[in-house]
Amino acid sequence: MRYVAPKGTHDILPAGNDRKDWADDIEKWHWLESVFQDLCARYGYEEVRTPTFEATELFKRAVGEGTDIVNKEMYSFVTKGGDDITLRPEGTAPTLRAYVQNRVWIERPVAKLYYVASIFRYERQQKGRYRQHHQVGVEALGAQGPDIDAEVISLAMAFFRALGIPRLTLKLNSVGTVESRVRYVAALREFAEPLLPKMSADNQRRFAENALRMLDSKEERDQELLVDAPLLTDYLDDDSRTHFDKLRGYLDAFGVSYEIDPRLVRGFDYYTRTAFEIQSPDVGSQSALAGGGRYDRLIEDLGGPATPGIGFGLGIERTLIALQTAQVDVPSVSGPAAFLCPLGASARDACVTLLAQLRDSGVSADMDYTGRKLKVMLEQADRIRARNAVILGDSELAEGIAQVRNMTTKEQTPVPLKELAQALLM
RNA sequence: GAGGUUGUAGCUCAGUCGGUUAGAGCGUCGGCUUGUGGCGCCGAAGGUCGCGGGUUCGAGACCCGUCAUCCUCCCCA
Repeated sequence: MRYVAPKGTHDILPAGNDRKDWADDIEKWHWLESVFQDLCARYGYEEVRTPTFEATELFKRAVGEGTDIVNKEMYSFVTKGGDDITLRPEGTAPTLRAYVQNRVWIERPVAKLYYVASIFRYERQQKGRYRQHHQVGVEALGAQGPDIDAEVISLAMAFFRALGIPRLTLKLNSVGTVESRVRYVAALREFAEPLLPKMSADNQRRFAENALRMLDSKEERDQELLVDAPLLTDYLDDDSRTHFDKLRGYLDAFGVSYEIDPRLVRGFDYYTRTAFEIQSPDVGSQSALAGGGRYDRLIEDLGGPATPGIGFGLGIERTLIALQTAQVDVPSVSGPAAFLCPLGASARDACVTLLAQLRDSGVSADMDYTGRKLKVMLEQADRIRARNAVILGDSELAEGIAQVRNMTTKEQTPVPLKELAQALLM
């Protein structure tokens, strides 16, 4: 094959019976996105669309210089004009940049925004992890109470529920304020330093780069060594603790179940207080379907007024894989109201005009352009899930009628051409 | 970025010890006499065996490289 989609990217195509990858059917994407859009409307979130690329500096500043995303996963390039540009590796920073630039807070003291966007990360791909993937996400800006945290989290859970995804775990943690986290990291490092020689190479690296990540090492020995490590929870400031407790109270009241995970650490530097992740066992080794948290300093860091915020990003590909694994039925899309089946050249001419008239009248319609036999045209009508086949031959033409065949009931009735649009709209 | 797996028709796969012209099912197309679908029967098309090199009288098979894929890490959605 001469040209193939670049590594870690994939095509999404019209639905087909033998599509190699279930998740690459456009029908499934339309369905998932419409469920998300409806839900956002119900919760009062409005869509934003931002550029696919931004100034590299924006992501360095927002995501953090110490993170893997910034250090090794960004698609960055210098333009002909000399600008340093990066394809967005996450959805929050561009949304907040747009919020600050356009002074959205003036008309919306609490701005509740959502997006659907492609995300780019230069990584070794595997199932559920791609170099270009897609996320839906929301950001609620300008509200600092735990009630909005509960709303954002329950929106994500409601989305998965609406899709019918089973076996989900909501992991919840509070990472406190920036100040309390600094105190905690110092304590953690103090605890871990003497144990360092016994720890894995990965954890020795983490100790230097991002000590928090030592906590979720997959090495059993690392975990044993850290059993008695200080807990982030014990270093929370009073306000953060109250915030967390109230959030838990709201989730309990909503009937949203969750697990407290004091070791949940997420990959961006900007999180404060609430951090959460929604996990599924059905996507291979990629368990996170969605992740998010609160970022009370970020808008200020990006040059805006001191404004609290919380949001999440949710992976579309991973969600589709989880749907496939769980064998969830995706509602099938209905085809056109009519598929015209002309028999003979003069009928074909008549159908071309008829088709245009039907469409002008608001009837979704298509026709056979191949001049094949009726049997084959009916098979085609069936394949595209047309609700009716409209059969037009010389005898019908002479009488000014068409045979309208209901593809489900197989009932066939003659209808005058003038009344056809009317009949098909019902 | 590290280690490993697998690449044969549009899809899922078979292909023996290295041996003639590479197969099946599904799908597609055509037919089973005039203009009636989902089933059935008959038939056809469709393959640079991922790509490049090597070994050999002979390679889909063995070796090397490369690309893609999936898996385990790293990390993340």
